[in-house]
Amino acid sequence: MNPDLTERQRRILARLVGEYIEQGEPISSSWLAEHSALGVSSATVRNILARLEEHGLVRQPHTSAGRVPTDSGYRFYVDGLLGARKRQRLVPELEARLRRAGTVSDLLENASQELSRASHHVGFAMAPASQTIRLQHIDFVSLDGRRVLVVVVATGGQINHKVIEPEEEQDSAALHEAANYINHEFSGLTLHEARGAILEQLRQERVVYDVLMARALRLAQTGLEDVGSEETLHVQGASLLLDGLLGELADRDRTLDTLRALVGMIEEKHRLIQLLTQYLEASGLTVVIGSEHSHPDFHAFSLVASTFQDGDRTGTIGVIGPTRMRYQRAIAVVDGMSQAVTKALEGQ
Amino acid sequence: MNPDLTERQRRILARLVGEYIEQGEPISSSWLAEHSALGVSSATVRNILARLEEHGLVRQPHTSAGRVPTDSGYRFYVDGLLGARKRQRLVPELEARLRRAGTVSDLLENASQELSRASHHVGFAMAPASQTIRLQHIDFVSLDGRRVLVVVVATGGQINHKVIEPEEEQDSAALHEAANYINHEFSGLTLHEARGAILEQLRQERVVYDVLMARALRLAQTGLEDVGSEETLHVQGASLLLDGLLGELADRDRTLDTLRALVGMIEEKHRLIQLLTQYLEASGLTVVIGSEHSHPDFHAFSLVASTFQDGDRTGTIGVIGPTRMRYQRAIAVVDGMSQAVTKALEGQ
DNA sequence: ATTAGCACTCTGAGGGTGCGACTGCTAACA
DNA sequence: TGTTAGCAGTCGCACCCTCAGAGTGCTAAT
Repeated sequence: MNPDLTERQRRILARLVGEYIEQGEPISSSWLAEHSALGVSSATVRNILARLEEHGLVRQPHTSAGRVPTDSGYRFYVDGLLGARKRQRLVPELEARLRRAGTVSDLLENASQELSRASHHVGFAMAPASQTIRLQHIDFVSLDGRRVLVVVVATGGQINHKVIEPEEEQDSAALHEAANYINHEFSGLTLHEARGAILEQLRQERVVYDVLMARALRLAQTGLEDVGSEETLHVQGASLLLDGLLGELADRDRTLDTLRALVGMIEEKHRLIQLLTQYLEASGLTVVIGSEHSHPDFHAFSLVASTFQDGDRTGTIGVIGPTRMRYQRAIAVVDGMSQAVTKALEGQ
Repeated sequence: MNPDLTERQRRILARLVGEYIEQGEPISSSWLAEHSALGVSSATVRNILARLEEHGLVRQPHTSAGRVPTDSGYRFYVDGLLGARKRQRLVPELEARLRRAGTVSDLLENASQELSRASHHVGFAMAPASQTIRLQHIDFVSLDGRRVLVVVVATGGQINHKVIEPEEEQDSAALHEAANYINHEFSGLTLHEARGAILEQLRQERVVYDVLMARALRLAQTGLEDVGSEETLHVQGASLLLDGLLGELADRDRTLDTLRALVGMIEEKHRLIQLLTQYLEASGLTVVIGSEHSHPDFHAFSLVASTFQDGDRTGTIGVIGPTRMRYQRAIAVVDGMSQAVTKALEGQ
């Protein structure tokens, strides 16, 4: 990306972005001349900055101000960071801490919490739906009236439950038997396979003669509908979003709107899930900066995400913060955490 | 409360508070003189306002501004509203809608959603811990290694699950038998009673000879620890809190801090639960206004809450918004909803 | 007790000024 | 040809002043 920059231009840009991220104020040519270790005067730096501005990498908030990175400028900076990523030393420690979690859900909750804490931004962790999640155990519990509670336990300690209302009334013993039958016949299959197999059996003629079996199959069919199709998303640190406001209170109208949109997204997780799913395909670490987002509500924010593996399932973890984010730190944290999560899941 | 006000003073105050809630701007003496239907001049109103100010019911943001209610002023207004509460007509409709929910958890989720939508503030619904929640069904599922997933179904479709790691390894069949035994012996008891009974049995001598039973009891003991002690809280509409900001952007330093505190609370629900539990004792509808809150973070917000009954359990629903809130509407919504929730739960 | 009238206070918008921060450009220089 | 010192120019911002408008408190008359 942007290979048509001289070495000197690169160095000035990197220094500018790095410093702006720290200070949050426009960087002047004289400051860069003093601190860039290039031994050139501010006038020279001004020339360089003019070129960078032509390339759309930096801009001036107003005529007599220093330069500020554009989203493209951040992109350049981040690409530089991604190229020279460091060894992660804290992975084993993180992994050990994550390993204490009982279910996958607990583990991801911890991970998102840790991401938020370490990055000072919003941390999230998503265990995506998977065709390959397996049915481990099913249970039917009679509630009052005809209503039946279905509890589905899937691999990784993932639990779903829902209430169904079958045609006929079911007593406890019958439900128990039905669960036994289903567990015996279908556990170990993926949810997808199990649904298929159940439909298949229902179509066979034997069902007509075996009332018990028919009942079990129908319960299971209703009970397994939809289960496992929703991703689960853990989000932590939403209150930290407000800190971004303090800094950027200048153009508050736009910021406040996007902020509200973001808080809304965090509340209604399914919208956020939809958005994150886009980036799942990109393997490894992904950084999406401001206007690179397809959704306008995200133009004021950046996303640092990475995938993790749980057997053949792929999930996503990451961090959401303002475009003026400490990318270096965020990338290190997300990278380390994704490795730690993958390893912790291997052990389970 | 404040019975030492003349009728005229009351009417002026009520008009002032009502109008300020609508407009959000200080109310002048001349406006009140024109709209209070008392047939007095603005000078007279000014005298009255001076008295009200002595009582601490209204205040002036600055010398040449109109009056604004203080928290005490809101209190007076709200007490008036509470005295003359209206019949609720929409209860049956709400009730019917709530009844469609499967579990109690779903129902409360719907209720909090509806509260937020109708009041335009943050809506919440809390099913508190209870000594009287009953064990309906327990299940042990073997995960990899020694780890065992315990699923506890309690009355009202409330589900808890946790992973435990017993001393000895357990195979599937043994777990199954253990669950059967526990279900047979202890289901129907409250969680509290069940825990007691299990401890009692463990102390008896028979246990020494009956390995199966001992195992079952130990699993259940570990599995039931803590279960049902946490309240569950549903919160909806956090993004609406930001709207309060737009209006009160003036004293943004304080507001922003409290806002952050509030968003944090909504994220870390246990802190909010702690706070709400205080108000549980107050039977019926409770309104807590700004500085009446014991926690300073809440001084900028008001709470309208009411309890509902689920058999002998008591839960709380309500609304959180700025002190300048449409109390009339909020009270009606919360009142109606609490009745609807109680009725919907009776039907289950 | 009420009210008209008036002096007073305070806010907030509008406008002018000067300072400081940077830049872009130019001309001299290596 | 690239670099730099110097300088003029631009802009934001803090500051000051002013003035109209809004609303009050007080007083004297009814």
